[in-house]
Amino acid sequence: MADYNPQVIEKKWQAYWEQNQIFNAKVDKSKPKFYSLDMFPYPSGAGLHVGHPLGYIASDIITRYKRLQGFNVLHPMGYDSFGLPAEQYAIQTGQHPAITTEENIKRYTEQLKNIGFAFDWEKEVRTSDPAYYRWTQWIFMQLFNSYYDKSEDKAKGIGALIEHFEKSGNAGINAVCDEDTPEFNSEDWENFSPKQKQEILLKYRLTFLAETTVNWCAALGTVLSNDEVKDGFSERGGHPVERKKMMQWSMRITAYADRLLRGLDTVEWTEPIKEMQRNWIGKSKGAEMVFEVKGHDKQIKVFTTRIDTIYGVTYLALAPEHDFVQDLITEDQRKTAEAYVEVAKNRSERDRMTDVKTISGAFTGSYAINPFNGEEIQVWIADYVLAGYGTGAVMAVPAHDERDYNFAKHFGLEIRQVIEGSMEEGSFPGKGGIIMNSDFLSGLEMQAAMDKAIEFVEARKIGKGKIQFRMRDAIFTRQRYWGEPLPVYFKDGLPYLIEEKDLPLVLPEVDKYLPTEDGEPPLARAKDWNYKTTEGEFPLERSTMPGWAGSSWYFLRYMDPKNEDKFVDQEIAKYWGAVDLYIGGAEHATGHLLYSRFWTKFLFDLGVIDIEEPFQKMINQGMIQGRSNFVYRVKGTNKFVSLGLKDQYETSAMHVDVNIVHNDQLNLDKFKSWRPDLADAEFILEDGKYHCGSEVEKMSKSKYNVVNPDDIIERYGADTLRLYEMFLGPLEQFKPWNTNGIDGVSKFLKKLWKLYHNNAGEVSISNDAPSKDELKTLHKTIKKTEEDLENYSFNTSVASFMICVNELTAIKCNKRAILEPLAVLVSPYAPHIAEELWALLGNTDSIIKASFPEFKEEYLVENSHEYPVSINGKMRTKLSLSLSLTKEEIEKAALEDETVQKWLEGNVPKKMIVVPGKIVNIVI
RNA sequence: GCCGGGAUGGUGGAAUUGGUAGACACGCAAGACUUAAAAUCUUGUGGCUUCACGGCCGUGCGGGUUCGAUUCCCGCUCCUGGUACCA
Repeated sequence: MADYNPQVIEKKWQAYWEQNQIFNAKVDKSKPKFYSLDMFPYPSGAGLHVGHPLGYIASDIITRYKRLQGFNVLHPMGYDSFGLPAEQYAIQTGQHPAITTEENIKRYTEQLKNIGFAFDWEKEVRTSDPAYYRWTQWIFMQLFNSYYDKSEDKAKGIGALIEHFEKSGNAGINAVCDEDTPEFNSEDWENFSPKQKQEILLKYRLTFLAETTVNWCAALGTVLSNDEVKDGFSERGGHPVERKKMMQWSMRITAYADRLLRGLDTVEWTEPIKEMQRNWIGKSKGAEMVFEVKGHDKQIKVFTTRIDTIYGVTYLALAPEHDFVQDLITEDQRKTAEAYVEVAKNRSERDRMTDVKTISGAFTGSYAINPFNGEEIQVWIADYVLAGYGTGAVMAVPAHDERDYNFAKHFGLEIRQVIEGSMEEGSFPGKGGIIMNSDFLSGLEMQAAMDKAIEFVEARKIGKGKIQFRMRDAIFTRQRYWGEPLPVYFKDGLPYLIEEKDLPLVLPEVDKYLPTEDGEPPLARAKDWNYKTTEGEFPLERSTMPGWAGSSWYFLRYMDPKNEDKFVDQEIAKYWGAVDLYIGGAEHATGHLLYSRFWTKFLFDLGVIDIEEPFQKMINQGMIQGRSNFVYRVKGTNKFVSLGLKDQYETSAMHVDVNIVHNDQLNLDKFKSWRPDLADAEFILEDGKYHCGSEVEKMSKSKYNVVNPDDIIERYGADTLRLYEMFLGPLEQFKPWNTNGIDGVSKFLKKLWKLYHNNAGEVSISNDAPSKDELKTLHKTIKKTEEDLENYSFNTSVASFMICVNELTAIKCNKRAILEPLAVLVSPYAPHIAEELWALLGNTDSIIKASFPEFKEEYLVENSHEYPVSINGKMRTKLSLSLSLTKEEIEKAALEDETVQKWLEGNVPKKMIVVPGKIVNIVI
């Protein structure tokens, strides 16, 4: 073989890897393990574009490197194959989403294989496969059968709870449950009907059915979770979303709030992602206390983080949705207050969000009593108070809270300062200040005042210290077809689990994928969607699970994907443990990454796995943006003018397919055949070339800027694609895709190839001992590659390969002792060419079985250094000096230098800084 | 508003703890090879200035610390991601 021919060698090695099962991972306790995971893709109909494989290439390089270091590597790939696009397509065409999904997966797999990833395809999972989702359903059943014991701070089987109820009711049980759970004793429990018992238990189960205010998206016909809604519109499709009360399954993720928070300290993720999760969980310490209402037997419960400012409270504010609102409105206020509630309630979430500046509210006419000083304060309704957070009521302290301040100003309510400081600039939080005007709290600092105030309310049994979380329980149902059915049936309106032996509960056939006429989810269309028990037939749940169900535990299934008896074998799970490196986008920060941590902790509590955190180390790759090209049509003609000349004409810009543009130069022939109307296009060129304009936009079909990896591979080869994606810049950075530099890495591979061949194109390797220079070049590169891989700095190691090959080419090196380790060094990045060169060197086994070359410092030891000599910090000359010189000797040599003499002009330097082995700086 | 990330030649980017700013590539220019083109190779390439040696300026902007700052500190501008009345 003469020339480097990527098309031939890449196919050859891909086939070799597959046939020889090179990447098949098996438990091997004699080797250290390394579990590398990529966020698995949703197989969309559009196929892969060049942005998708970016993270996969990075993780592939790491796993190949780890293999060379002797690790036993698990590096799987699979598909998150339930999802909206396939279902929308099914609604439009009537084709079963499973068919579309299957086709898309086939295409994705083909594309991924083309890039030469070292995936263990034996381990592939698909969330929409019944063999997979039977275990998703199984985990759901475990959640249903569990409650959260706060004393032990872990989930436990519901059986233990029932036992406790039988013994002593729910007194003394420290478990997470619904707010409205009644108190009962053992006798009550005994007397409850089975139905009542179920109702009670549902208030404790980790997954439960309850009426919740949900984000309802009418266009998609389903509810969405908070992280699927952006600014009042659905993230997918951008349809309007409204708030609606519905019966939904929820996951009691809030039970894990504190552990999810604490666990963040044990994982190596980037700080921004951890911070996002912390904010999302939103832990705040404060107190809960009640205010009596004058003339009512009602008590308004508020949550506050600043009970130290209790003497500054001048009014209470209730959310418009608060249960007491109707009762507290007095006759004389009825008209205005009710009108306000009506408006406020109907304002959509979106209106409230876009219009946060407008202050609105209404006085109820009722008065509450501040238990600290017996003062009567007005009770207002205000839409700045959210029904869903805390108690839906706040004690307003206008002097020390900005929103309360603005509200008080607007309605002319009293503002009473209780912390020392200046009110000139409006309210101030005054954290750490001294309390004033506050009776027995005056003179204290914030924390001391809070402690004392909490003592006060606790002594009177009107409140207590409390920790509040912002995070809500996660809604777990979608009114869609293409998702996991819930293993639940209904008897007397109450949910029961189907039996484990009946798993998987397979998605039924339906005639249409739309909701029914009366708004029931698509599964209501299925015939016989019932569960048969000895007592009869009962209807099955018609909603399905949300997209995040399957992805919350997939990393476990990869370890043991074909296991029919368990979701994963415990011994195998123990061996692979947590994911050592997780690569994916940052967009899952508060969704997937939180939910899978939750399920992992739950499974840990269950005792079926040994890890509490699924993803030990994570890096987030930056998205690849599109880079569009433009041509400029002279108005009213079929003439196109090059970018530099377009201002001389009246033109309109037109997107042009980036695939017929190279280095921003338009391929005229391809342009003419691009569309029929362009066949007779004329051009006004610059230097015989047509230069296109460019802009960074989202990668999308309509902008003609989608680049398919297959096209790049066809033209340059997969190794070039891999190298180029890495060479583009740091992995985490967002960057537009443009092919302008790709020739550089392609040339590099050709040069690399040539090192192993003579001018006649024959393999030519010398077995002579390498020279000092050759060894230096090699070891410099080993060192740099190793460091870069440890830091995930892939772009710089590609540059160091280029330097290495340039240097070896310059000295015409063809020594085996250099070229053999070089092939290994390059192999994680460009595995195909490396395998081929490895074989040409006479090796018979895959290069993956080789060892990463050992770096030897001795080859880099220098005995002289080229000192930059600076005058006043500016480099003026260089001086090559022996490294054995002392400071004084260096100083002397520098002063003798001609250039230095010139700058000194005969004067004595004010100061001299000499850092041996680094620099010389002379201050004059 | 709040919390992150960022800004370096015509372009992508490099500079490990403060120590030669612009590595490596692309592009461009000139040259070699060729009938020609492509490919390949060689040389040059931050700006201004100078015949040249050299000099001045230069890492978003304005200050500061330091012998020395892309790097550290203070104050701003712009871009970008997250979040949004969370009591």
